[in-house]
Amino acid sequence: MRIGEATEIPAADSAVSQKSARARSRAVMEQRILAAAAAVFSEAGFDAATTAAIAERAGLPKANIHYYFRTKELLYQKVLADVLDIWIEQMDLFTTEADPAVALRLYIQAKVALARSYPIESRVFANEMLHGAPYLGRFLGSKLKARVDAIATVFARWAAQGKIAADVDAHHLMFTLWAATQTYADFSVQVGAVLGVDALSEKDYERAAEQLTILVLRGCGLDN
Amino acid sequence: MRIGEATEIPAADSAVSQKSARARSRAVMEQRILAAAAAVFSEAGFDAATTAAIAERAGLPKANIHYYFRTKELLYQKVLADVLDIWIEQMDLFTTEADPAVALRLYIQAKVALARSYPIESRVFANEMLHGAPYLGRFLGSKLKARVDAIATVFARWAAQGKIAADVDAHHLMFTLWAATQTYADFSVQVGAVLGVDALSEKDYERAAEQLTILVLRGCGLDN
DNA sequence: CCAAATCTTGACCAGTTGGTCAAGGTTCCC
DNA sequence: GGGAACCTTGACCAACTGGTCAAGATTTGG
Repeated sequence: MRIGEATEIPAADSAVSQKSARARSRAVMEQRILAAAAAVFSEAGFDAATTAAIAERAGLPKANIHYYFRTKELLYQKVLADVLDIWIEQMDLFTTEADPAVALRLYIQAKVALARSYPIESRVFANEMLHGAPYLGRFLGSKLKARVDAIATVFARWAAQGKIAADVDAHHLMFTLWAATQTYADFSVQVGAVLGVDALSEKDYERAAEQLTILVLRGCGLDN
Repeated sequence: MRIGEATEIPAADSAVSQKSARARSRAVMEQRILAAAAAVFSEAGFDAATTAAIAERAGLPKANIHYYFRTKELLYQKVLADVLDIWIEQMDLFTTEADPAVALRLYIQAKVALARSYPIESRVFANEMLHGAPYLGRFLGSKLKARVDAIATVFARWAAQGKIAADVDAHHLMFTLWAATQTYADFSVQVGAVLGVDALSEKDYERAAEQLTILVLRGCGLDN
């Protein structure tokens, strides 16, 4: 605390947190470490990431990292869990009642926005997949599969109602949507280099979403 | 050499190789090491890959790896160069004279076939991109950019001739094609898990290519 | 005010890393 | 046949790895 600064009154700051000052401080530290860890894991992958690098990024001694997260593996799992929350989010746009064109447009926009706002998280996820999903394997075959199967059912109903082209396989469409949107985060170096820019701008992401929307909507027979 | 085996006559085996037996043997060894290295790099990425793992995979002592390739970095660069050759290959399908629908169909088929036949190479490439393309950065901004710009010119001519939808941006279309096809190699765990299979079969790849072709051709206004 | 609980951190450890080296084996060419 | 060039490999090394630990600093609740 800086000299002359007023002593904080723990109970004063209302419903924001019922926790003690200690618990709050712990939460802050954990968050700080998790952010640093996500950055390092995204750049290096689990194996190549070093706890020393994470510590430096967090501005803490290495031993302190291990105080809050006993092992590198545990830290990685926490990071992955957070990443997953972000990843799944907007899959409930696809309901039978929804308009296919609207749902697809919104989903693509949301996914591209994610690639722009959370490139680190996207890359952590990509690294995990690329290395055979040793920690997310379970999730993929259970929760994610269930989600996509449900979406496929919705697509089947849409097709039966003539709302969407019947020859589009929802599973493969999702694979394409995931890949096409995440490439703007995971392979942003490649995209930037081919576009001839140092870093992707807001305009670039907007155009990416717009272009993918055009391709997919028309591809699904949704251009009227 | 095994006992009783006839002495080889170097000059005898014609145009296949002008090289001496030594040079040939060296080439074989290098190839063996490169294959092992590609496998290890694809699974671990550059930093996490160990020369010991490469040596074991190649069935050689570690010191022998370093005899043929002085450093891990040099070995990685050779692997990358080979990967790149495979990666660029079929981009010359897009010529003004070609039929857009045929070119796109063939390109997608070729790219999916690549994902199936060369998943290791695809993953090495993906790892390199994901980690910011420290070694391929140059290539991306020069050779690859030039190739894609050329393709964009072809697309513009096609559009001017009314052969393809004018609102499709060739650059972003290529990003989508690359991402959508490579996902069947790089993220095959995810694809497999969602499809509910242990490993992707030939049928799965065929369906992937077919589905992507449907989406893209219709998306480009090429369904007659 | 103080003892218990919690947090911080430099020093340390065994195992692994990429890379070296020298001694010996093999192949080549004259 | 023999010397030179090339190949093979176990032993070795300094640097770094994830993780531990104990001693001290700080905060907490009574």
